[in-house]
Amino acid sequence: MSKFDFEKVTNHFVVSGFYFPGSEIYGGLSNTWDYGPLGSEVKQNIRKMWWKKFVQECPTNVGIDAAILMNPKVWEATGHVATFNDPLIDCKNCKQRFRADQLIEQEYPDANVTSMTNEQMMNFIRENHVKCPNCGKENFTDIRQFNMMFKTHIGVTEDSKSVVYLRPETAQGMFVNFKNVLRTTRKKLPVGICNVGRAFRNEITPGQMTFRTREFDQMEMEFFCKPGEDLKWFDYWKQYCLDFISTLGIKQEDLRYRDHDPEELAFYSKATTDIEYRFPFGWGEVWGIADRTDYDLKRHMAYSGESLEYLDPETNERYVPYCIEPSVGLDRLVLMSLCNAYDEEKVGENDTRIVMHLSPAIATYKAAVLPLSKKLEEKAREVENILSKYMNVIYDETGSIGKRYRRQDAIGTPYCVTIDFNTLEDNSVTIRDRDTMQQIRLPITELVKYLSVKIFY
RNA sequence: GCGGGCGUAGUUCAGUGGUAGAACAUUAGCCUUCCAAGCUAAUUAUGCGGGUCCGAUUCCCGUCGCCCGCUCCA
Repeated sequence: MSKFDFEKVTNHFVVSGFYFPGSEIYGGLSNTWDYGPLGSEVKQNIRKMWWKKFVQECPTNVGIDAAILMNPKVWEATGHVATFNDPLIDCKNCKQRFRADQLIEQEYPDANVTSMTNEQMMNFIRENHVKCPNCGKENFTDIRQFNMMFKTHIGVTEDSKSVVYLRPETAQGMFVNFKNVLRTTRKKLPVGICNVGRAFRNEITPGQMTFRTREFDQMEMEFFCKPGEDLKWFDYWKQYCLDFISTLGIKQEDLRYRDHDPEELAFYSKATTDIEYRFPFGWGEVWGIADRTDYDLKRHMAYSGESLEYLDPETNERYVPYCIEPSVGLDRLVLMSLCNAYDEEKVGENDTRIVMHLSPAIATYKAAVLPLSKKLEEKAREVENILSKYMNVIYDETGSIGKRYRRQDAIGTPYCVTIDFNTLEDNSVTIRDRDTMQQIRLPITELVKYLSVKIFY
């Protein structure tokens, strides 16, 4: 377990402005969070880094930006309409909740529950006197359908013909555009399609701050390759993802792979490995790497009637590609990075400073510009203007210099640039390092170059 | 959704059936010239809605939110 408890750490994030509780002035809305001025920058930085690593630096890959709303048939093809849809039933006696289909299957493995409607399941439970596995009573509520997909309506009237879903994953935007991407980019396999965007799931139990929320940003790649080469690529991307997490500055001992057991695998997947991070509340999945085989493309072929086969130009073979999917929650990467960075250090005898050891690449502000005296404002603003063209910086002139260093430490600013009276003479400034608290002297003309190297990713 | 706990300044905590206090933080001024100094001011709170009462932040009910556990989890 982490040395800091989750509540304490997240409280710091909220107090300092990384996150705000959603809709707070109206009493809030359960499990919704807004990113504040500090957090939104961290999130953008990580998003950009991901895009650079998975699109810019991978010649096989391209990016798209797919719509949230899709033709509802997409979700029939993928199985989401059928399986993202749980029939829930409660025992009135002991208050335990079950999935009605599982309740029946446990006692009657031969019952064909998948073809039953809710009404038929309810009748089955009554006629066969299915008992509560917990307390043994036969006192159930009616079945209530719990759909994990958010629904909305297209058009001004709430007419059932216009029902659409908010996508529960971004992946399908890439599968349905497989042909378009190949045609317009003239790429050959293997090819990866990348997308960052919002997904929505009506989770029964959200919680742990932004670890599980009902809307979240996914960064996904669907990597299409020749069947038979899938396991090779699966291993390749597993390592690639872990390497990416390392560039965020995450401690190795707080990371691990977890392979899904065969019985745990989702029906579309041949193999799945999670990368887990040790959050203050325990290990939690941040990245899922799945071998989705040809499941998605084949389903879309069957439901859309379009061929999504690939014609190998060298061998003239025709086949449906296999797909490796590394899927990561951006919000989880942010939360992980912030938790990983949080530290409290003893200074002197009875003093502690809160330090966010954010790597310079993801830190909100790359540098703080601090005039030693308010009389130095003009010169300090000059320095701020120079730097702000290249990076996000913050200006602060209130309080003692020590207090200002501490403020920056607490929000993870890696460098403080201090303007003193000598600066007026020789155009040099002091750069103070957050982690080492060491200081060096540098001419203003070399400042941008010096910091740019530090924040490069 | 169930069970348990909790809601007082930005934060941490006092307190009272009758004008809500402190510390830290924040802002301004003086002082200060490189690691939370000092002085003087200022800003800011009883989650929301009912009920009882002459009067409720305090008692009661509801609601909303948060935390822990259960259930669930592509």
